[in-house]
Amino acid sequence: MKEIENRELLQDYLHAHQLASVFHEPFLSHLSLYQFDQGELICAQGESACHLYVLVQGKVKIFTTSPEGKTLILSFKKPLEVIGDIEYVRGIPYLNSVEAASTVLMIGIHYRWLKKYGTDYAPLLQFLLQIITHKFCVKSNSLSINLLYPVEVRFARYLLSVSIEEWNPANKEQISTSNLLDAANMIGTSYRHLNRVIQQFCKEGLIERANGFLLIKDREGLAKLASETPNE
Amino acid sequence: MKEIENRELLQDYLHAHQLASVFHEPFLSHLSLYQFDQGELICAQGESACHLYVLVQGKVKIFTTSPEGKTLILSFKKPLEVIGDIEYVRGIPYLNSVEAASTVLMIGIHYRWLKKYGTDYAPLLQFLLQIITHKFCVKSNSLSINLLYPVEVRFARYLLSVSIEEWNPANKEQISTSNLLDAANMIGTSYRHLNRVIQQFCKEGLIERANGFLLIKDREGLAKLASETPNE
DNA sequence: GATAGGGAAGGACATATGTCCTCATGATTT
DNA sequence: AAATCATGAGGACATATGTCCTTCCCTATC
Repeated sequence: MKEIENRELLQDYLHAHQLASVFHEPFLSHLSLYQFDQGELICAQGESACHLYVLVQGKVKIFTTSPEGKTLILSFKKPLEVIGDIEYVRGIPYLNSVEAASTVLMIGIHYRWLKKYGTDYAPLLQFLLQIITHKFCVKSNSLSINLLYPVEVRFARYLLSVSIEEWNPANKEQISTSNLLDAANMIGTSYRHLNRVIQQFCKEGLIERANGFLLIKDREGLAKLASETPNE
Repeated sequence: MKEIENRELLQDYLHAHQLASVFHEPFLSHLSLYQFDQGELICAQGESACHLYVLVQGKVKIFTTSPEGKTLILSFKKPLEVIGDIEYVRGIPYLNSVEAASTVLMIGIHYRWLKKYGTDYAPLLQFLLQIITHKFCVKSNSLSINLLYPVEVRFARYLLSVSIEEWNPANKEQISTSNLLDAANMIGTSYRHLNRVIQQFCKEGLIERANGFLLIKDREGLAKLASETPNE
């Protein structure tokens, strides 16, 4: 992590994400812009939390580790996203670990200033409510789906969501298989089983496997598999 | 549902749960006290939401129904609990269905008044933040556990939590089996499989089955099974 | 070019879980 | 009391998923 001392850039991000009203004047001098390199740990589950981070650039991976050491990836997040919001409200250690999945820029502020200038400041509270309820909805949905549907359906959903994210003219519909372990951890299954499902999808002509990539052949078919399940 | 026209009782509940500062003067005349009978539906998933309810007495069952008609019980809640909070913040239809699991008393208020008098009222916003972050933590925990642990562990946790709730001098450690289907839906498994696990627990001397009840024989053992998993 | 090492894919087997159906038991009706 | 019914428990089998290990291919190193 390193701090980027560039007030102007920080301001740009604040405005780009309509955060100017959320972080009003008293906060401004206590905001910092931080950069994290890919793979760097931003915060670790169980550590005491003292900074609220706003993800303004890049992608982060959120995961939890069980006492036995199993890793469960909860999500990948892109801007606008907030880290440490729930921990701030409840005054608890970090619930999950967060790692930079690309080079990442975050705006950070120490809880002490949030408390001092934000406890009664409605725009900040409303912002937190919006962010947190959104997180809740996503998680709630995710819980239901994971309990109600088999890996097959969950993976179809995963493929669709990832392929849209990674979509760009160059590598359209390609998904690197180097992240398959991530994918498995994300839908709560084993790497082995995920491979089985991939095999099955290939047989059914839904996807194709080619030197390190998954290629989506039949987006419709995948969508149908995942269909019953509303997004978000 | 019927309205209980008893301002005094309503005030009592407000104070009992330290809600006096949350629902300040402008709200008061718009608060109502409602009673729901056991089994009555309080709100239905997908319906448009317009009332915030505060559960002050009794127990409710929160569940979701998948498009195929599968039911997943998300939780049983006791006071103090709020229904419709997330829906209020996000302006969305009810995420889940809520049913009275006993005779239930709720304080209700129409969103219109919350908006009118509460959008900038910090104590209300802070209250919502506390309630919603708590919900989030519970759900987050529940998601991790369900993805990381087998039914056996989940059921052990369920037994412990329910037995504490239902605990009273008369029927200590007894759990009615009439709710086994509920229990199964709660931990996201089938009734059949739950029975298998019960059988196994019996063999291991953890619990005992007796005319319509489950009897916890070895609370320690159950706790050990569920141990790695932090509560809440 | 040969070899070792690493990672990805898949085989074999065990376990967990779901579905459907049968059976027993006790309550209810006739 | 006999017949019927509802309900809970459990058997049989199929499917989903996990674990461990092997195989194969690519690459780095000598």
